[in-house]
Amino acid sequence: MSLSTTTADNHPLIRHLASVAVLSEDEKQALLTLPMQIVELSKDQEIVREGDRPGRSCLILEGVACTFKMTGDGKRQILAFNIAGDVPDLLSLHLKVLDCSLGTVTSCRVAFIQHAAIRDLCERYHGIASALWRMTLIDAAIFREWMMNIGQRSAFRRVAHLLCETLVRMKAVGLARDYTCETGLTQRELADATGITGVHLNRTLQQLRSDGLISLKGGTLQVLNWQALTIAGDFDPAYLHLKDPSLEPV
Amino acid sequence: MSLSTTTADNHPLIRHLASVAVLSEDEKQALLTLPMQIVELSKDQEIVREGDRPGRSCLILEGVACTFKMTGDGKRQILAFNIAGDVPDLLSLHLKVLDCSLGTVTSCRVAFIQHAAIRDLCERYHGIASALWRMTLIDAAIFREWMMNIGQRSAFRRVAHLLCETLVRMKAVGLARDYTCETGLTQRELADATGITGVHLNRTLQQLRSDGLISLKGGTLQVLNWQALTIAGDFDPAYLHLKDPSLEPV
DNA sequence: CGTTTGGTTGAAATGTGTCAAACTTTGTGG
DNA sequence: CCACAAAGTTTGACACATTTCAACCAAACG
Repeated sequence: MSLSTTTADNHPLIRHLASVAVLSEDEKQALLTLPMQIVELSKDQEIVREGDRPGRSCLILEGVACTFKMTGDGKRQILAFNIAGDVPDLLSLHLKVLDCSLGTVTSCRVAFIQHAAIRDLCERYHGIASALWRMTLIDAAIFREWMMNIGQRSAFRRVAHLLCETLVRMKAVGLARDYTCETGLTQRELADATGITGVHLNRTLQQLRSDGLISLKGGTLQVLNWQALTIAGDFDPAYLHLKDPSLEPV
Repeated sequence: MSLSTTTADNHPLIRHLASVAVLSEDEKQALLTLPMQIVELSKDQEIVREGDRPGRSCLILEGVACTFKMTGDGKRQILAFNIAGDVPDLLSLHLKVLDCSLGTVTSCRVAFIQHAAIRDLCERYHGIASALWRMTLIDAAIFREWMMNIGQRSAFRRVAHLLCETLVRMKAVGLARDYTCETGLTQRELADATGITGVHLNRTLQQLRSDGLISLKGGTLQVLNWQALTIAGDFDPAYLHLKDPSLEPV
């Protein structure tokens, strides 16, 4: 019963795919045979950069990464936080040159998978192709929700919404217990993801804390009042398209 | 030589797909055989709504539509403008319940295509499946760029960026001549797409006009100084992943 | 321990939002 | 084809959320 046994059900990718689609046992076993190069990365490392033409994709096994873009005058917009089971640059399978960058937020264990291997698997297992499709489309759905978040909601609601989403997504892959999860995010990163200033994010967090909604210290998020937080954040998890909504808190 | 002859090269969908991927003659012909129900819609009509579970997708043939979401307190974020050749809800092929709505901006001619017909075509023509994939991924790339636009750029740059994108996309499907295109967009819609207020958008447009960058009247956009506009908007068309960059103005 | 990184605070500046009215254009029925 | 209504645009004055700048503090770290 070693800690490192890789059975289908504790493999991050399988866990993630299973949370958004149905996979047969065959397909799960096939996924386990994917050849991958495992790499340990420290925090704040670039994995791929806008403009690259990678021949492989990156699966996050452990830790938190983020997808981001920089404006011409050096401001960073974080487009997504990527957690265990995510393949943030799966799109490079069809779009040769990347239009955004990917980097670690915390130290990470990642697996690089050659495009050829993914293509091969997709041809042999239609269900896997379909699940990967779904995963990509859900990523896009999350982009849309973030756009609305950033474009239309106040800083207070924006931050509340992001925290709701983070908890639900981490819970869906088994990274949250009760209402607590280790996000590893700094205030700077939360700010760049919500499109507000670091200073203002700090003040917004203080309000969330003093309203008794959350506790957040050293990257560890604890939601103290889930229902109130969802209301504050105007949060409805439908856009996450989870197969089993009971994975959500409450 | 009737106006309504539908040969492969003036069909909006084929034109769009051909602008982002390579299609064989066979594949173009196959696309022409897709059974579709053509419908004329007046402006400001809802096509599908968030929460729907459609069994078909909607191809825009003529006119402008938009994808959008509403916040809990009734504010609208426009997520994308959809022009001839777009299939904004293609995602419903894999994601049963829609997480955003689709409506017309101007009067439109649209074609509804049953999911079964699309699936069938994709199985028989791998290149079509691949082109549709690419189209969807490019839509997501545009979402990402919009996120950065809304989250990190000033109102002035945001609007300039959106106008640049609009011109390039319309040009790519043959809807712009020189530096002019019929967008049919009102100021309200530009405002909801950039996440600023209608009043402020109006003032921003005035600045763009007085700087000699654009002329915009009754939905008709004319770019007077393309290079200056791209600089103002921090615009780099790489994210549009056009097959043939020479389609861009300049 | 000193150094770095991340978090917190205050005061002042400002870009954008709000509200309300006027103006202009477009569309339409008489 | 006029006249009216509706839709869209423009203006002004003011409010306010968020940014900016700069300093300080606390925790993590080698």
